[in-house]
Amino acid sequence: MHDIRALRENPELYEKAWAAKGRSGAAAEAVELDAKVRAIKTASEQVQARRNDLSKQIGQAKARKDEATAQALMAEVEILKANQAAEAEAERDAAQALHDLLAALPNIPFADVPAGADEHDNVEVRRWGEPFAISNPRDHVDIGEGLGLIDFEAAARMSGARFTVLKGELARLERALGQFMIDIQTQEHGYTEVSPPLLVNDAAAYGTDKLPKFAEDLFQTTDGRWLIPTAEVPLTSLVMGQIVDEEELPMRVTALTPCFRSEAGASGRDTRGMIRQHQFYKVELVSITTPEQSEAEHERMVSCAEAILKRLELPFRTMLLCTGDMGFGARRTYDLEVWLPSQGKYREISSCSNCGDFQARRMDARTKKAGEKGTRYVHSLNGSGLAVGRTLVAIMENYQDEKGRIAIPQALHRYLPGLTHIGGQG
RNA sequence: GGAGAGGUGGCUGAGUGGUCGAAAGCACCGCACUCGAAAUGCGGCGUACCUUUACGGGUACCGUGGGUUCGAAUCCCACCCUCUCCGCCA
Repeated sequence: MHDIRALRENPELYEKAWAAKGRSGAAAEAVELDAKVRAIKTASEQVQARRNDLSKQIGQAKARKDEATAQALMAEVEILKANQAAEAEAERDAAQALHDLLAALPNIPFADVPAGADEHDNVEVRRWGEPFAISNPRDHVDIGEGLGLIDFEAAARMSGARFTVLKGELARLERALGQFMIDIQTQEHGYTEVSPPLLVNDAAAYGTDKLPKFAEDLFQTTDGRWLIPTAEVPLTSLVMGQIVDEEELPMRVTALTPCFRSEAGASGRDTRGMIRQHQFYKVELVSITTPEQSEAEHERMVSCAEAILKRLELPFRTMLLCTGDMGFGARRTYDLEVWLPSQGKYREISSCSNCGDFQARRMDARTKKAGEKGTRYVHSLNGSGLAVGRTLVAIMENYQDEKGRIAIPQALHRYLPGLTHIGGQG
């Protein structure tokens, strides 16, 4: 949610950001609605003050058995009430309109985020590793099906498109990857492991800016809950409605969970293989910080995600997203892109965003210094550390050999004792 | 799913229609006392929003949302959550 005061004081800043996202005029609209809401509110509060005063007088009159005065006062209240109903409705409508407008408007990128329309304008920050020399690389579908360890047809029969069945050592590799990632994040990077609900209510989805705008991207249960599209939702919601002691910040939490996405707007994209699925595992990193800490924490978080790819010795590059490619809630986003030999290009495997106080305002998550008055909204950050399914794809493709086998990266050996290759040893 | 109990300020906890934003205690802050501290005494001490140059004034909030009433923490309805017992269940 946006700070309406900041918007009021600096509408040009908001107008610029929203115009770039095709919402030209939204800032002026919000300012106008806000003025209207406050005008009605001020007027109606004055009427209510008068009414409260009259009611008090009625009580006093009744106490001294002065029925005549009480009746006269009650008649006066009746007149006020008649006008109040319409006023109240006008105020509700205006406030609702303002809220609905603001709830559907994206966060404002930091001033130094590169302007741009789409992914072509993203800026490469750094690159790690050299793409392996693989002649005629096969993609993970061919490799997996060739080994008999991946079965998209069975998945389609029982669930439909965009689902995968993994078997045997490939299923085991996926599981090992999740363990490996979360162990690194907890044991080496100081994140606290959380096992959160995978179904959440409207408030949690709204607070993490998945609602109201992106409901169609989510799966909903018959009782009205939502399947989490990422553990960002439950992890960030840990502080929903809370006032956290400033000493406890930064708060770093992580979870390995399945993620569920309807991929409503992605028909036709990445239809082959397990790049884009309705369900996938991901290790998510979430940090809750003070306003002062968030930028440094963001850099740290990106390095925590990068560490996984380095350990797995997978070539990647780190991209600073331009304004046009950033998500709804972010002020700054870095994507990690891993090299996929079959596609001959880098593909997103992690996205790390600093949301500033955007989500905190939506979920009323604040922080307070011990012994001091007053609260401030926290900052929230989230990042993948990493997407397990896509990492599996990256390993399959980057570690394939000419015999159709997949070598196991050194870092995973302790998670897969005795297994050096999938598809035949040595 | 059934039966019952309950949700009040940072915490404990009183409050069943009017002067209650809410007693009291604890915690916290200030002052006094003290060489200092403890103890004691006095005072202060919720949040959000509107309004005002300022001082201040006002509105809302006692789980959430409705309703009754001139007036609701208090009465009514629905929902949510917690606890106890029963049932079911991995």
